[in-house]
Amino acid sequence: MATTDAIKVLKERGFFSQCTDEAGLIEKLKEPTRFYCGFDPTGPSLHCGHLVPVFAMAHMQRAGHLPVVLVGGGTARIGDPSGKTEMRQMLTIDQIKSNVEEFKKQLGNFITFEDGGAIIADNADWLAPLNYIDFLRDIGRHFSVNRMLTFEAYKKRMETGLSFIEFNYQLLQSYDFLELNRKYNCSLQIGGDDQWGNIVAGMELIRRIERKESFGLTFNLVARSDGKKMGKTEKGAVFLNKEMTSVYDLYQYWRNVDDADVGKFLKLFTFLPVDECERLGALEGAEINAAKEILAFEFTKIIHGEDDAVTAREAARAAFKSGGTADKSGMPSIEYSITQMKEGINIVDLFTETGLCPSKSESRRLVSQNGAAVNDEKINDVNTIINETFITSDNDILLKAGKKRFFRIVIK
RNA sequence: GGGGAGGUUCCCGAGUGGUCAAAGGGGGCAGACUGUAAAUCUGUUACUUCGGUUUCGAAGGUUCAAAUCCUUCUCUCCCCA
Repeated sequence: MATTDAIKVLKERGFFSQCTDEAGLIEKLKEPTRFYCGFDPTGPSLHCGHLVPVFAMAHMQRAGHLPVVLVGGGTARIGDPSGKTEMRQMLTIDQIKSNVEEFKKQLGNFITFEDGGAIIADNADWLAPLNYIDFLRDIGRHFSVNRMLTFEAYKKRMETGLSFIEFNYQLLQSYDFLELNRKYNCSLQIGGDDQWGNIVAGMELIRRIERKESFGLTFNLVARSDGKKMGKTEKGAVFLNKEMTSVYDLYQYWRNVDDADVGKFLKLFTFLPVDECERLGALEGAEINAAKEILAFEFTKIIHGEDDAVTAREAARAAFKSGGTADKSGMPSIEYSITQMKEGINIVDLFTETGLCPSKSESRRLVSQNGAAVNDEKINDVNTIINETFITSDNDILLKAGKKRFFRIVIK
Protein backbone atom coordinates (compact mmCIF):
# COMPACT_ATOMS: atom_id res chain seq x y z
CA MET A 1 0.00 0.00 0.00
CA ALA A 2 1.28 3.43 -0.86
CA THR A 3 1.71 5.95 1.86
CA THR A 4 1.51 9.71 1.79
CA ASP A 5 3.52 11.92 4.06
CA ALA A 6 1.67 11.57 7.32
CA ILE A 7 4.04 13.80 9.28
CA LYS A 8 3.52 16.58 6.80
CA VAL A 9 -0.24 16.29 7.14
CA LEU A 10 -0.07 16.30 10.92
CA LYS A 11 2.20 19.33 10.89
CA GLU A 12 0.04 21.26 8.45
CA ARG A 13 -3.06 20.61 10.46
CA GLY A 14 -1.54 21.63 13.76
CA PHE A 15 -1.32 18.26 15.45
CA PHE A 16 2.42 17.76 15.56
CA SER A 17 4.24 18.70 18.71
CA GLN A 18 7.39 16.60 18.92
CA CYS A 19 8.73 13.25 17.92
CA THR A 20 11.65 11.15 18.96
CA ASP A 21 13.56 10.84 15.71
CA GLU A 22 11.93 12.81 12.98
CA ALA A 23 14.22 11.81 10.15
CA GLY A 24 14.04 8.19 11.17
CA LEU A 25 10.31 8.28 11.52
CA ILE A 26 9.79 9.88 8.13
CA GLU A 27 11.87 7.10 6.66
CA LYS A 28 9.92 4.52 8.60
CA LEU A 29 6.60 5.92 7.46
CA LYS A 30 7.47 5.40 3.83
CA GLU A 31 6.23 1.90 4.47
CA PRO A 32 2.82 1.16 5.99
CA THR A 33 3.46 1.16 9.70
CA ARG A 34 1.54 -0.11 12.70
CA PHE A 35 1.10 2.59 15.28
CA TYR A 36 -0.91 2.81 18.43
CA CYS A 37 -2.64 5.21 20.68
CA GLY A 38 -4.29 4.34 23.95
CA PHE A 39 -7.54 5.50 25.46
CA ASP A 40 -8.46 4.78 29.02
CA PRO A 41 -12.17 4.07 29.27
CA THR A 42 -12.73 5.95 32.49
CA GLY A 43 -16.06 7.34 31.40
CA PRO A 44 -19.12 6.01 29.63
CA SER A 45 -18.38 7.89 26.42
CA LEU A 46 -15.61 9.59 24.54
CA HIS A 47 -15.83 13.36 24.72
CA CYS A 48 -14.49 16.18 22.62
CA GLY A 49 -11.36 16.38 24.74
CA HIS A 50 -10.30 12.94 23.55
CA LEU A 51 -10.38 13.78 19.92
CA VAL A 52 -7.03 15.21 18.95
CA PRO A 53 -5.33 11.80 18.95
CA VAL A 54 -8.42 10.25 17.40
CA PHE A 55 -8.35 12.60 14.43
CA ALA A 56 -4.61 12.12 14.22
CA MET A 57 -5.12 8.37 13.98
CA ALA A 58 -7.65 8.88 11.25
CA HIS A 59 -5.22 11.01 9.27
CA MET A 60 -2.49 8.43 9.74
CA GLN A 61 -4.80 5.69 8.55
CA ARG A 62 -5.71 7.73 5.50
CA ALA A 63 -2.01 8.16 4.86
CA GLY A 64 -1.74 4.41 4.60
CA HIS A 65 -0.77 3.30 8.08
CA LEU A 66 -2.36 0.78 10.37
CA PRO A 67 -3.85 1.98 13.62
CA VAL A 68 -3.88 -0.16 16.69
CA VAL A 69 -6.48 1.30 18.97
CA LEU A 70 -5.63 0.35 22.50
CA VAL A 71 -8.49 0.53 24.92
CA GLY A 72 -7.17 0.64 28.42
CA GLY A 73 -9.48 -1.79 30.12
CA GLY A 74 -6.61 -2.62 32.43
CA THR A 75 -5.05 0.79 32.98
CA ALA A 76 -8.46 2.34 33.56
CA ARG A 77 -8.42 0.47 36.80
CA ILE A 78 -5.66 2.70 38.06
CA GLY A 79 -4.86 6.23 37.02
CA ASP A 80 -2.39 8.19 34.97
CA PRO A 81 -1.00 11.08 36.98
CA SER A 82 0.14 12.97 33.86
CA GLY A 83 -1.12 16.49 34.02
CA LYS A 84 -3.66 15.73 36.66
CA THR A 85 -3.72 17.02 40.15
CA GLU A 86 -6.29 14.60 41.45
CA MET A 87 -6.22 10.89 41.78
CA ARG A 88 -8.53 9.03 39.53
CA GLN A 89 -11.70 7.66 40.93
CA MET A 90 -11.85 3.90 40.95
CA LEU A 91 -14.28 2.20 38.63
CA THR A 92 -15.80 -1.22 38.83
CA ILE A 93 -14.82 -3.84 36.32
CA ASP A 94 -18.32 -3.90 34.87
CA GLN A 95 -18.33 -0.16 34.35
CA ILE A 96 -15.04 -0.41 32.53
CA LYS A 97 -16.29 -3.21 30.33
CA SER A 98 -19.31 -1.27 29.23
CA ASN A 99 -17.16 1.82 28.67
CA VAL A 100 -14.81 -0.18 26.49
CA GLU A 101 -17.70 -1.28 24.29
CA GLU A 102 -18.92 2.25 23.84
CA PHE A 103 -15.43 3.53 23.01
CA LYS A 104 -14.99 0.89 20.35
CA LYS A 105 -18.25 1.83 18.75
CA GLN A 106 -17.48 5.53 18.74
CA LEU A 107 -13.97 5.14 17.39
CA GLY A 108 -15.51 3.39 14.42
CA ASN A 109 -16.72 6.80 13.25
CA PHE A 110 -13.16 7.87 12.65
CA ILE A 111 -11.22 4.75 11.92
CA THR A 112 -12.10 1.99 9.52
CA PHE A 113 -11.75 -1.44 11.00
CA GLU A 114 -12.82 -3.29 7.89
CA ASP A 115 -10.43 -5.55 6.01
CA GLY A 116 -7.89 -5.49 8.80
CA GLY A 117 -7.31 -1.78 8.27
CA ALA A 118 -7.11 -1.28 12.00
CA ILE A 119 -6.85 -3.39 15.10
CA ILE A 120 -8.47 -2.90 18.42
CA ALA A 121 -6.82 -4.25 21.53
CA ASP A 122 -7.63 -4.12 25.21
CA ASN A 123 -4.74 -4.07 27.64
CA ALA A 124 -6.83 -5.87 30.23
CA ASP A 125 -5.96 -8.95 28.16
CA TRP A 126 -2.35 -8.85 29.28
CA LEU A 127 -2.40 -6.59 32.32
CA ALA A 128 -5.08 -8.36 34.28
CA PRO A 129 -3.34 -11.77 34.41
CA LEU A 130 0.04 -10.26 35.28
CA ASN A 131 1.90 -11.82 38.11
CA TYR A 132 3.35 -9.20 40.39
CA ILE A 133 6.65 -10.90 41.07
CA ASP A 134 7.24 -11.71 37.43
CA PHE A 135 6.37 -8.20 36.42
CA LEU A 136 8.74 -6.66 38.91
CA ARG A 137 11.52 -8.95 37.86
CA ASP A 138 11.06 -8.68 34.10
CA ILE A 139 9.81 -5.17 33.66
CA GLY A 140 10.31 -3.29 36.90
CA ARG A 141 14.04 -3.77 36.92
CA HIS A 142 14.36 -1.65 33.79
CA PHE A 143 12.97 1.42 35.46
CA SER A 144 14.91 3.85 37.55
CA VAL A 145 12.93 5.63 40.21
CA ASN A 146 15.44 8.46 40.19
CA ARG A 147 14.82 8.96 36.52
CA MET A 148 11.06 8.71 36.83
CA LEU A 149 11.04 11.35 39.51
CA THR A 150 12.61 13.79 37.11
CA PHE A 151 9.56 13.63 34.83
CA GLU A 152 7.41 16.70 34.91
CA ALA A 153 4.27 14.64 35.38
CA TYR A 154 5.51 13.30 38.69
CA LYS A 155 7.11 16.50 39.88
CA LYS A 156 3.76 18.21 40.10
CA ARG A 157 2.33 15.37 42.04
CA MET A 158 5.22 15.33 44.46
CA GLU A 159 3.59 18.37 46.02
CA THR A 160 0.05 17.12 46.28
CA GLY A 161 0.77 13.46 46.81
CA LEU A 162 1.12 10.57 44.46
CA SER A 163 0.08 7.06 45.32
CA PHE A 164 2.21 4.09 44.44
CA ILE A 165 -0.49 2.71 42.20
CA GLU A 166 -0.44 5.81 40.05
CA PHE A 167 3.32 5.93 40.06
CA ASN A 168 3.18 2.54 38.37
CA TYR A 169 1.16 3.83 35.48
CA GLN A 170 4.23 4.52 33.43
CA LEU A 171 5.40 0.94 33.78
CA LEU A 172 2.09 -0.40 32.63
CA GLN A 173 1.91 1.91 29.65
CA SER A 174 5.47 0.99 28.74
CA TYR A 175 4.54 -2.63 29.01
CA ASP A 176 1.59 -2.01 26.69
CA PHE A 177 3.91 -0.66 24.06
CA LEU A 178 6.22 -3.63 24.49
CA GLU A 179 3.34 -6.04 24.23
CA LEU A 180 1.91 -4.38 21.12
CA ASN A 181 5.34 -4.35 19.61
CA ARG A 182 5.67 -8.07 20.17
CA LYS A 183 2.17 -8.98 19.14
CA TYR A 184 1.56 -6.68 16.22
CA ASN A 185 4.99 -5.32 15.40
CA CYS A 186 3.71 -1.94 16.44
CA SER A 187 6.64 0.44 16.38
CA LEU A 188 5.15 3.86 16.91
CA GLN A 189 3.14 5.26 19.76
CA ILE A 190 1.30 8.52 19.43
CA GLY A 191 -0.50 10.57 22.04
CA GLY A 192 -0.97 13.96 23.62
CA ASP A 193 2.06 15.91 24.73
CA ASP A 194 1.39 14.91 28.31
CA GLN A 195 2.16 11.35 27.26
CA TRP A 196 5.71 12.14 26.17
CA GLY A 197 7.33 10.68 29.25
CA ASN A 198 5.30 7.52 29.12
CA ILE A 199 5.96 7.06 25.43
CA VAL A 200 9.70 7.50 25.79
CA ALA A 201 9.72 5.07 28.69
CA GLY A 202 7.99 2.50 26.51
CA MET A 203 10.51 2.97 23.73
CA GLU A 204 13.36 2.45 26.15
CA LEU A 205 11.77 -0.70 27.43
CA ILE A 206 11.46 -2.07 23.91
CA ARG A 207 15.04 -1.22 23.19
CA ARG A 208 16.29 -2.94 26.31
CA ILE A 209 14.23 -6.06 26.06
CA GLU A 210 13.70 -6.54 22.37
CA ARG A 211 16.73 -4.62 21.12
CA LYS A 212 14.43 -2.96 18.65
CA GLU A 213 13.96 0.59 17.63
CA SER A 214 10.62 2.28 18.03
CA PHE A 215 9.22 5.76 17.71
CA GLY A 216 7.11 8.23 19.57
CA LEU A 217 5.11 11.18 18.37
CA THR A 218 3.04 13.62 20.37
CA PHE A 219 0.42 16.21 19.63
CA ASN A 220 -0.16 19.66 20.93
CA LEU A 221 -2.51 19.76 23.83
CA VAL A 222 -5.28 21.82 22.43
CA ALA A 223 -6.79 24.44 24.63
CA ARG A 224 -9.37 26.93 23.63
CA SER A 225 -8.18 30.47 23.33
CA ASP A 226 -10.04 31.34 26.49
CA GLY A 227 -7.82 28.84 28.27
CA LYS A 228 -10.51 26.34 29.03
CA LYS A 229 -10.08 22.71 28.35
CA MET A 230 -11.31 21.41 25.07
CA GLY A 231 -14.72 19.88 25.14
CA LYS A 232 -15.65 20.98 28.58
CA THR A 233 -18.51 23.18 29.53
CA GLU A 234 -19.72 24.18 32.93
CA LYS A 235 -22.18 21.36 32.78
CA GLY A 236 -19.42 18.89 32.08
CA ALA A 237 -17.82 17.28 29.08
CA VAL A 238 -19.29 17.39 25.61
CA PHE A 239 -19.83 13.73 24.85
CA LEU A 240 -20.07 11.92 21.58
CA ASN A 241 -22.88 9.76 22.87
CA LYS A 242 -26.10 11.47 21.88
CA GLU A 243 -27.92 10.24 24.94
CA MET A 244 -25.45 12.18 27.04
CA THR A 245 -24.97 15.26 24.89
CA SER A 246 -27.74 15.89 22.42
CA VAL A 247 -26.86 16.38 18.78
CA TYR A 248 -28.15 19.91 19.07
CA ASP A 249 -25.91 20.69 22.05
CA LEU A 250 -22.91 19.14 20.35
CA TYR A 251 -23.54 21.27 17.31
CA GLN A 252 -23.96 24.37 19.42
CA TYR A 253 -20.74 23.71 21.30
CA TRP A 254 -18.78 23.98 18.09
CA ARG A 255 -20.95 26.72 16.72
CA ASN A 256 -19.96 28.86 19.70
CA VAL A 257 -16.18 28.57 19.67
CA ASP A 258 -14.12 31.74 19.86
CA ASP A 259 -13.26 33.50 16.63
CA ALA A 260 -9.61 32.89 17.35
CA ASP A 261 -10.08 29.14 17.42
CA VAL A 262 -12.07 28.63 14.23
CA GLY A 263 -9.22 28.00 11.79
CA LYS A 264 -7.31 25.88 14.24
CA PHE A 265 -10.32 23.76 15.07
CA LEU A 266 -11.33 23.27 11.46
CA LYS A 267 -7.90 21.80 10.81
CA LEU A 268 -7.91 19.63 13.89
CA PHE A 269 -11.52 18.53 14.07
CA THR A 270 -12.72 18.22 10.50
CA PHE A 271 -11.36 16.59 7.37
CA LEU A 272 -11.76 19.67 5.19
CA PRO A 273 -8.69 20.53 3.13
CA VAL A 274 -6.14 22.68 4.92
CA ASP A 275 -6.39 25.66 2.57
CA GLU A 276 -10.15 25.68 2.97
CA CYS A 277 -9.77 25.64 6.76
CA GLU A 278 -7.36 28.51 6.59
CA ARG A 279 -9.57 30.52 4.31
CA LEU A 280 -12.55 30.05 6.59
CA GLY A 281 -10.58 30.78 9.73
CA ALA A 282 -9.33 34.04 8.29
CA LEU A 283 -12.78 35.50 7.74
CA GLU A 284 -13.29 38.78 9.54
CA GLY A 285 -16.04 40.16 11.67
CA ALA A 286 -19.49 38.72 11.41
CA GLU A 287 -18.48 36.70 8.37
CA ILE A 288 -16.67 34.21 10.50
CA ASN A 289 -20.05 33.01 11.72
CA ALA A 290 -20.37 31.18 8.42
CA ALA A 291 -17.12 29.39 9.18
CA LYS A 292 -18.34 28.44 12.63
CA GLU A 293 -21.44 26.98 11.09
CA ILE A 294 -19.31 24.86 8.79
CA LEU A 295 -17.14 23.74 11.67
CA ALA A 296 -20.16 22.71 13.71
CA PHE A 297 -21.81 21.01 10.79
CA GLU A 298 -18.77 19.08 9.64
CA PHE A 299 -17.98 17.95 13.13
CA THR A 300 -21.52 16.87 13.88
CA LYS A 301 -21.63 15.02 10.58
CA ILE A 302 -18.57 12.96 11.46
CA ILE A 303 -20.00 11.96 14.81
CA HIS A 304 -23.70 11.53 14.15
CA GLY A 305 -24.06 11.44 10.39
CA GLU A 306 -25.30 13.92 7.85
CA ASP A 307 -29.03 13.67 8.61
CA ASP A 308 -28.60 14.53 12.26
CA ALA A 309 -26.16 17.29 11.39
CA VAL A 310 -28.64 18.88 9.02
CA THR A 311 -31.40 18.69 11.61
CA ALA A 312 -29.20 20.29 14.23
CA ARG A 313 -28.13 23.05 11.88
CA GLU A 314 -31.69 23.82 10.86
CA ALA A 315 -32.83 23.83 14.46
CA ALA A 316 -30.09 26.26 15.38
CA ARG A 317 -30.98 28.50 12.47
CA ALA A 318 -34.61 28.38 13.45
CA ALA A 319 -33.76 29.35 17.01
CA PHE A 320 -31.45 32.21 16.23
CA LYS A 321 -33.03 33.71 13.16
CA SER A 322 -36.50 34.53 14.35
CA GLY A 323 -39.39 34.48 11.97
CA GLY A 324 -37.85 31.86 9.72
CA THR A 325 -39.66 28.80 8.54
CA ALA A 326 -36.71 26.54 9.21
CA ASP A 327 -37.21 23.11 10.67
CA LYS A 328 -37.32 23.28 14.45
CA SER A 329 -37.45 19.55 15.01
CA GLY A 330 -33.83 19.26 16.12
CA MET A 331 -34.32 21.67 18.98
CA PRO A 332 -34.56 20.22 22.47
CA SER A 333 -38.24 19.69 23.09
CA ILE A 334 -40.90 18.16 25.22
CA GLU A 335 -44.52 17.33 24.45
CA TYR A 336 -47.41 18.76 26.42
CA SER A 337 -51.04 17.97 25.91
CA ILE A 338 -53.49 20.71 25.07
CA THR A 339 -55.31 19.87 28.29
CA GLN A 340 -52.20 20.58 30.32
CA MET A 341 -51.76 23.87 28.52
CA LYS A 342 -55.34 24.92 29.18
CA GLU A 343 -54.71 24.44 32.88
CA GLY A 344 -51.66 26.62 32.55
CA ILE A 345 -48.24 26.31 34.15
CA ASN A 346 -46.35 28.88 36.12
CA ILE A 347 -43.38 30.16 34.15
CA VAL A 348 -40.92 29.33 36.92
CA ASP A 349 -42.14 25.75 37.08
CA LEU A 350 -42.08 25.45 33.33
CA PHE A 351 -38.44 26.52 33.03
CA THR A 352 -37.53 24.03 35.72
CA GLU A 353 -39.49 21.17 34.21
CA THR A 354 -37.94 21.63 30.80
CA GLY A 355 -34.47 21.50 32.29
CA LEU A 356 -33.61 25.01 31.18
CA CYS A 357 -33.03 25.72 34.85
CA PRO A 358 -31.83 23.15 37.37
CA SER A 359 -33.89 24.46 40.27
CA LYS A 360 -36.77 26.74 40.94
CA SER A 361 -34.55 29.24 42.65
CA GLU A 362 -32.48 29.53 39.54
CA SER A 363 -35.53 29.67 37.38
CA ARG A 364 -36.96 32.45 39.48
CA ARG A 365 -33.66 34.28 39.28
CA LEU A 366 -33.58 33.94 35.52
CA VAL A 367 -37.07 35.32 35.11
CA SER A 368 -36.60 38.20 37.52
CA GLN A 369 -33.29 39.13 35.91
CA ASN A 370 -35.07 39.47 32.63
CA GLY A 371 -33.41 36.45 31.09
CA ALA A 372 -36.47 34.42 30.23
CA ALA A 373 -38.52 34.74 27.08
CA VAL A 374 -41.54 32.94 25.70
CA ASN A 375 -41.98 33.12 21.95
CA ASP A 376 -39.35 35.85 21.88
CA GLU A 377 -41.23 38.02 24.38
CA LYS A 378 -39.32 38.78 27.54
CA ILE A 379 -41.22 37.83 30.65
CA ASN A 380 -39.94 38.99 34.01
CA ASP A 381 -42.93 38.42 36.26
CA VAL A 382 -42.42 35.19 38.18
CA ASN A 383 -46.17 34.80 38.59
CA THR A 384 -46.89 34.59 34.89
CA ILE A 385 -48.95 31.58 33.91
CA ILE A 386 -48.18 30.02 30.57
CA ASN A 387 -51.34 28.62 29.01
CA GLU A 388 -52.89 27.85 25.66
CA THR A 389 -52.96 31.52 24.66
CA PHE A 390 -49.19 31.26 24.12
CA ILE A 391 -49.45 28.50 21.53
CA THR A 392 -48.10 29.68 18.18
CA SER A 393 -49.27 28.95 14.68
CA ASP A 394 -46.63 26.19 14.57
CA ASN A 395 -48.51 24.54 17.42
CA ASP A 396 -45.64 25.02 19.80
CA ILE A 397 -44.29 27.36 22.46
CA LEU A 398 -40.70 28.47 22.28
CA LEU A 399 -38.90 29.05 25.55
CA LYS A 400 -35.64 30.90 25.70
CA ALA A 401 -33.26 31.17 28.63
CA GLY A 402 -30.66 33.84 28.18
CA LYS A 403 -29.57 34.36 24.62
CA LYS A 404 -28.59 30.91 23.61
CA ARG A 405 -30.61 28.26 25.32
CA PHE A 406 -33.82 27.28 23.65
CA PHE A 407 -36.49 24.78 24.43
CA ARG A 408 -39.55 23.93 22.43
CA ILE A 409 -42.83 22.78 23.86
CA VAL A 410 -44.74 20.83 21.29
CA ILE A 411 -48.49 20.71 21.84
CA LYS A 412 -50.24 17.53 20.97
C1' G B 1 4.44 3.81 65.60
C1' G B 2 5.37 9.26 67.55
C1' G B 3 4.65 14.56 66.68
C1' G B 4 2.58 18.65 63.89
C1' A B 5 -0.73 21.09 60.30
C1' G B 6 -5.15 20.78 57.92
C1' G B 7 -10.36 19.13 55.57
C1' U B 8 -15.34 25.64 54.63
C1' U B 9 -20.49 26.62 49.77
C1' C B 10 -18.51 24.80 41.80
C1' C B 11 -12.84 26.01 42.72
C1' C B 12 -9.22 28.83 45.57
C1' G B 13 -9.60 31.01 50.17
C1' A B 14 -11.33 34.18 54.81
C1' G B 15 -14.00 33.15 59.05
C1' U B 16 -12.49 30.63 65.94
C1' G B 17 -19.76 31.12 70.10
C1' G B 18 -24.74 34.89 68.16
C1' U B 19 -24.72 40.59 63.46
C1' C B 20 -22.96 33.59 58.89
C1' A B 21 -26.38 30.73 53.68
C1' A B 22 -20.91 32.25 55.53
C1' A B 23 -15.71 38.02 53.29
C1' G B 24 -12.64 38.23 48.90
C1' G B 25 -11.11 36.24 44.25
C1' G B 26 -11.92 32.81 40.19
C1' G B 27 -15.57 30.42 37.48
C1' G B 28 -20.75 30.22 36.12
C1' C B 29 -25.50 32.51 34.99
C1' A B 30 -28.24 36.95 33.55
C1' G B 31 -28.45 42.19 31.66
C1' A B 32 -26.13 46.21 28.55
C1' C B 33 -22.95 46.40 24.16
C1' U B 34 -22.55 42.85 19.77
C1' G B 35 -21.79 38.94 15.14
C1' U B 36 -24.96 32.77 18.60
C1' A B 37 -17.28 36.18 18.95
C1' A B 38 -13.81 38.55 22.29
C1' A B 39 -13.14 42.55 25.65
C1' U B 40 -15.68 45.74 29.06
C1' C B 41 -19.34 47.38 32.63
C1' U B 42 -23.65 45.94 35.93
C1' G B 43 -26.41 42.44 38.62
C1' U B 44 -26.49 37.59 40.45
C1' U B 45 -24.57 32.77 42.32
C1' A B 46 -27.70 26.41 48.53
C1' C B 47 -32.93 24.70 48.35
C1' U B 48 -37.92 26.15 49.15
C1' U B 49 -44.90 24.94 49.07
C1' C B 50 -41.30 31.89 50.55
C1' G B 51 -43.71 29.75 56.47
C1' G B 52 -39.05 27.92 56.45
C1' U B 53 -35.50 23.77 55.34
C1' U B 54 -30.62 21.66 54.76
C1' U B 55 -25.09 23.41 54.45
C1' C B 56 -18.76 24.42 56.64
C1' G B 57 -14.84 15.95 56.42
C1' A B 58 -18.40 12.09 59.60
C1' A B 59 -20.98 10.86 64.09
C1' G B 60 -22.11 12.27 68.88
C1' G B 61 -21.96 16.10 72.95
C1' U B 62 -21.87 21.16 75.60
C1' U B 63 -24.94 25.71 74.96
C1' C B 64 -30.77 29.67 74.79
C1' A B 65 -27.37 29.72 70.36
C1' A B 66 -21.85 26.23 66.98
C1' A B 67 -18.47 26.44 60.67
C1' U B 68 -16.57 28.21 65.36
C1' C B 69 -16.06 24.69 72.05
C1' C B 70 -15.55 19.11 73.69
C1' U B 71 -15.26 13.62 72.38
C1' U B 72 -14.63 9.78 68.94
C1' C B 73 -13.92 8.49 63.94
C1' U B 74 -12.09 9.49 59.00
C1' C B 75 -9.05 11.53 55.04
C1' U B 76 -4.82 14.64 53.29
C1' C B 77 -0.08 16.96 53.88
C1' C B 78 4.61 17.69 56.71
C1' C B 79 8.42 16.14 60.28
C1' C B 80 10.58 12.10 63.25
C1' A B 81 11.21 6.62 63.77
